[in-house]
Amino acid sequence: MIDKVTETDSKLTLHIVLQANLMNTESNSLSDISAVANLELAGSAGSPNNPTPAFSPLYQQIKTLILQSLQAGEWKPSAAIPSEMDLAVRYKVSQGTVRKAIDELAAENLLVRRQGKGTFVATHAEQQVQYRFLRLFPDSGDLQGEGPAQRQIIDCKRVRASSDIAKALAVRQGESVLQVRRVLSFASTPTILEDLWLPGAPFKGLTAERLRAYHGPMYALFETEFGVRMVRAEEKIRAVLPDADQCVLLKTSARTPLLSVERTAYTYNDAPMELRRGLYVTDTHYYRNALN
Amino acid sequence: MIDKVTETDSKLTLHIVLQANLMNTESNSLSDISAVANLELAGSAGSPNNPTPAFSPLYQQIKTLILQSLQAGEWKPSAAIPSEMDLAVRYKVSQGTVRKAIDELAAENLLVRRQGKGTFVATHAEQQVQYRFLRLFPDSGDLQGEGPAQRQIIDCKRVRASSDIAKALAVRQGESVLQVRRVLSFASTPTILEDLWLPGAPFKGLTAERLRAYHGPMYALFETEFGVRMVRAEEKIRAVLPDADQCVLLKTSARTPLLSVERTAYTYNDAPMELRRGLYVTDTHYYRNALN
DNA sequence: CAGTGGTCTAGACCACCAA
DNA sequence: TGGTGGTCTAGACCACTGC
Repeated sequence: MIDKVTETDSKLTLHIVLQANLMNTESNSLSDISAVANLELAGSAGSPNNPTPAFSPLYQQIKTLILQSLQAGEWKPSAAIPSEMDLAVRYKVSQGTVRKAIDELAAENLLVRRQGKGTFVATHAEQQVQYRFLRLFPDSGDLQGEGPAQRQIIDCKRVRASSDIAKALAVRQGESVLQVRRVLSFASTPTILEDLWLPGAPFKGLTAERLRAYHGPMYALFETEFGVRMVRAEEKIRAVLPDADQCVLLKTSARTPLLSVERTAYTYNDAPMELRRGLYVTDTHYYRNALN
Repeated sequence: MIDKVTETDSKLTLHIVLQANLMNTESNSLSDISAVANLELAGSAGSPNNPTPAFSPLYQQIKTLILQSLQAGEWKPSAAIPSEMDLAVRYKVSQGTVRKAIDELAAENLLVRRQGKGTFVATHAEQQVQYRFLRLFPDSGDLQGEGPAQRQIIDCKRVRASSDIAKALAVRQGESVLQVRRVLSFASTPTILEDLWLPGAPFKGLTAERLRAYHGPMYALFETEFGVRMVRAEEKIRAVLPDADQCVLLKTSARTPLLSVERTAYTYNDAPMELRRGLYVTDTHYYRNALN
């Protein structure tokens, strides 16, 4: 009765367990199911060529299932997911197990819990801080904006991926990608110059006009218009000097050192969906980082 | 019987609850205590002049108590704290409540859980990565060290705190502070120049000789020799050009932009204990940051 | 083998929110 | 008032470690 699952899915051990739970509609004493399932899992079940069967607790499996629903778009950004009780019934586990799965997803900023209201799919729009991934702050005060940033789209064109761009975006070299250049200004002072590259397929139809027309974070546009959710990112930071073009756009001198911030942003499953090279003017702003 | 506590402590509601628990040595049915306590807490107890009684769940109170024991040195760095069961008995709560308190402390890197062994006080020594707060990595590969860093203590002297140093360390201006300058080299290439300031009182007796004699992270020395544990830090990053002295020490040109990393490190209770100004050479290394 | 942290459950009650 | 997430408990069993 579980043939279909074990045949089509690579993570068979996990799904065997869950299917076992799902099959047992009412017959057994439910409290014993998970114990049996874990034995199966740690023991002989699963692929015999794997020396470490990679024991995975139930809540991790639930987490994976929720993640799949998120990725498949079953629940849209900013919408509420089913309540813990509903999910517990659906997955045939206790509420506490669902809770632990959701706890981890909330810690990873994929879900947002709101007491009394429900659990919601995180989004880059409607966020308290305008730019979730931007770490640049003004020297005076910790307000993210001295007023909102002024955005200026310089360019948006299709180009063929160079080898490093292709590698960063996990596409083939020479494949068509989108290249965008923009400037962010604070208090009318150009402060950030960004070049960014996006894989062509998911962002088909993106133009400078649409970028200019949209008000709000660019990642919010990616979510709502293209269904691409940036989930996490990594940045590599260096100190550099600008070239001639960059000087003009940032209205700065060629001898002013700038922060080079190269960001790779990922969607679900660690799939890279954006490469962004930023130049930050750091005479009136600084890059803030918290170490724990 | 709880007068002493309510008089001397500002967070009275919290301690009333805990005292109530601690007083109840054996008499009542223990399972009802916490429920009662929470009613007291959310209801009329506590300070009447506080409009929002600041409801604090039990596990947060336990967390605070554990934190106090850590701060008081009841459990030394790298030593094991009592088991969850022992703590549950001690605080008269369930194991699950202690567990949740420890979970949060582990998430903040104050404790480290090791299955089958126990829960241990986190330390800067004996860590997998040599430097817990250092975010600089070589371009090639993700090995933190191309071999370990070579450390060179340039200077260690007492100075009077300037206004900005005093402010950062929360001491009075003109008060005596320690100033250290050192260079870190990777593969014989000077890469990091650091100036750091420490409050005089906690670090009385620190000399260049002791710094040179100690092998291992400086924060580990602070822990073992001075009982000061750095718990978290914040960094402000800019791009700058070096001055003449810095050029010499880093063997770089005055036109090479460098990363300026100003770090404030905190011990318990958000008390600042170190100000560190670093200059990073970023032609063969980069500063890495993860955004979630 | 005993002791530790890790998982899972079931049930109770609380705080918060919206209708 | 009902539904949601948040807290707390008690008890069972599992995985890991070291004697």
